[in-house]
Parts: sequence; C-alpha cells; structure tokens
Amino acid sequence: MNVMNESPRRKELTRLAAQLFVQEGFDRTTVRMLAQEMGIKSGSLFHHFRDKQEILTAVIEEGTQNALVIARDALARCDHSASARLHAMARAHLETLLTDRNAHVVALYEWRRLDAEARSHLSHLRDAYEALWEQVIDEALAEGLIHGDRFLVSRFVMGALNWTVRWYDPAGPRTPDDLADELVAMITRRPA
Amino acid sequence: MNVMNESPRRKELTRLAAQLFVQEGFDRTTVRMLAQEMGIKSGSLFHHFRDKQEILTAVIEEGTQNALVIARDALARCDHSASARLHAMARAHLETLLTDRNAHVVALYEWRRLDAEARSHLSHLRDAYEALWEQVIDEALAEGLIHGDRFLVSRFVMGALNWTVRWYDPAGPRTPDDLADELVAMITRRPA
DNA sequence: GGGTCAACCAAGCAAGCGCTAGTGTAAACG
DNA sequence: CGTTTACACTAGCGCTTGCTTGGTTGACCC
Repeated sequence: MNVMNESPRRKELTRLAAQLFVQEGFDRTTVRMLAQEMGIKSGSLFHHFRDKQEILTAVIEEGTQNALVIARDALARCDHSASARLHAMARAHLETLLTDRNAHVVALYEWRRLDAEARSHLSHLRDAYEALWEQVIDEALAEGLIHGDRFLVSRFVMGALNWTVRWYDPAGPRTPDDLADELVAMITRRPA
Repeated sequence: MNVMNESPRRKELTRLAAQLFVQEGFDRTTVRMLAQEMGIKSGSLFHHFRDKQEILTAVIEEGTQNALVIARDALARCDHSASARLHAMARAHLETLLTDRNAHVVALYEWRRLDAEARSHLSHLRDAYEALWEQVIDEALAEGLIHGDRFLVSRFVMGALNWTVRWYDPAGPRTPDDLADELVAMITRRPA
C-alpha cells in the first residue's frame, strides 16, 4: 500500500474522485464507480488508498492546500492598501471556487463524513486559510474601510462567498471579478 | 398506506427523522435506525411513508413551510420602513434556523438527494421564500439604504445567513438578534 | 538475468441495505 | 354485532456495499 505516497497517479485519481463525489455525493459514490471512472477494477483502488475515507480526505486536502497557495500569492502580489487586499482575497476566493470547484464543493458538502482524525488534520489547514481572511478584515477595520466585529464580518463574508457555489453560473453574464467587486462594495462604507 | 396523510403521528416521525438526518446524513441513516428512534420496527415505517425518499421530502417541506410562515408574520408585524423590514427578515431567518434547525440543515445539505419530482415541488416553496427577500432588498435599494444589484445582494445576504449553521453556537455570548443587527449594519451605508 | 516493486486483476466474503408480504390486534364505526 | 381502519409485527428476499486475498504483469536495477 502506498498510503502516504503522493504519486502523480494518486493525484489524478483524486481529481477524478472529486468529480464523482460532486455528481453523486460521497456516500452514493461506490468504490466500483470510482474504479470504473479511473479505468481500473475496484480492488486495485485499495492499492492507492487505504480505504474510501482516505480518498475523501485526499480530495479535500488537495483543494484546501490550493486555496491557501492562491490566496497567499494574491496577497503577496497586490499593494498594501486595505481595499486592494480585500479585493484580492475576494477574487482569490472566487477563483479557487471556480478552478478547483469540485474539490471545494466536496469540502463544503461532505466535511461531516470525515472521521475524527482527518477532520482535525484538515481543520488546521482551514484555520490557516481563515486566518488570512481575519487578518485582511482586521486591516480593513483599522483603516475604517468597514465596521463591525471582525469575527462576525469574516464569517458573513466567507458565507456569502461560499454560498456562490450554489447559484453562480460561470456561463452567465457575470464574471467572478464582478462578484468580488460587488461584495466588497456592499460591505465598505464609501465605494469609490 | 397513508401516503398523502398529514397525521400528527407522521409529523412526529418527521421530526425525529430530521434529527437523525442531521446527525448521520441522509444516506447513512438506515430505515432500521429511523425505526428504532421512532420505537417501531423497520417494516412499520412504510405504513407512514411510501419510501425513504418521501421521509426526506417531508422533513424539508416542513422546514421550508415554517420559514415562510415566520417570515410573513415578521413582515406583517413590523412597520413599513425599509430598515425595519430588513431587520425583521434577518431576525426571522435566524430564528427559523434555530428553532427548526434540524429541518433546515437537512434542506441545505441533502437537497440533492431529492428526486426530480420532489425537487420541483419544493423549489416553488423555496422560491416563494426567496421572493420575500428580494422584495425587501428592493425596498431597501429604493430608499437608498443599500446599494448594488438586487440579485447579487440578496444572494450574498442569504449566503451569509445560511452559513451561520456551520459556526454559530447558541450557547455562546451572541444572540441571533445580535447577528441580524450586525449583518444589517454591515450592508447598510449609514448605520445610525 | 535474477530480484524488486508498483500497479493491476479475478473472485468473493460478510455485512448491511431498502423494501415487501402476510399476519395480528385493538379501537372506531354502522 | 360484524366490518373496517390504523398501526404494528415477523420474516426474509434480492441486491449492493466496502474491502480482502492471492496471484499476475511489465518496467527497471545491479
């Protein structure tokens, strides 16, 4: 067993699993469906993953890790004004939600299917991501760009953004940047 | 079979089912678990519901219907200022999310497990509820209380509110009314 | 050119699944 | 009184589930 391995094959299988988990949900996706999608037999699956749970963990870990990288890059690349950083975070968030959509939808919907061990591990990753948000919110509060409680504001903002996976249509007239701009405008006092 | 019946017994069973669906998820909740929780044998369950799907439908329908009633009551009972109506809707939303928590969590998480027929039926109920929100948002826009696109703003607001089921702790220091006030303050230009 | 190793397969087990069929029973009804 | 109705039971069918076992293959290694 390859348990802790990070082989490219495993990454590819993880990507395919994410797609199926989105389509069917974790519980309804059988190991036989996963295997077929991957072009192997169901037994061979357990060469790459200890059990079905581990596949779910791999999917969510991959997505969260990417989100962290993208957000950090976006913050590093923009100037230091609170407004620019707020925009950058909102754009980065929506960007990951789109490019890595499957993994994120799985993370949002199937989090509770994780066992205790995986959940505590992934919680740290998620907390690191949320800490980025709270930091940017803090800066915006300090500059008087927004008002309110940092905890509540960051929760509300992330809720509004994460909720987009339920209604946003990438083929529609609105771009992710439109959404980000509108959201930032909504919560800032003086929008331009 | 009592299929279309709305007996009190069925309502009680629906309430218990909602609790289990939240704890375990719909797919992981077996008819045997449901029956045990209800104090009957698994076969007897199908006297009250045609199949397992119908239990899910009943749970979500109950919750959505209650949300509609509460929101309409709240709107009818407050004065006509856009600000008061905005507050009333936010409070009503959080109130249902708390009092009818199980049913709403199920609605948010297990919507995709509904079959096509049930989904189309329940979509109408949900649309009626969302229409209330859009109407109140429209009024707030007209009064200049908030700015932006009515569609986006209502989506963002509902996202922020629905997301509370993931982090809000009723035993904590914040009341639902605190949350509602903070949210309205966040999106309005001049908060008193 | 024997040894190693990741990757895969065929076959199937034990458990659990949703649901059905047929029956019993006590209260309600005419 | 006999009949109906609501609710529950027992027993189990047919199928699917996650996962295991033991073995095969082909590429690479010294």
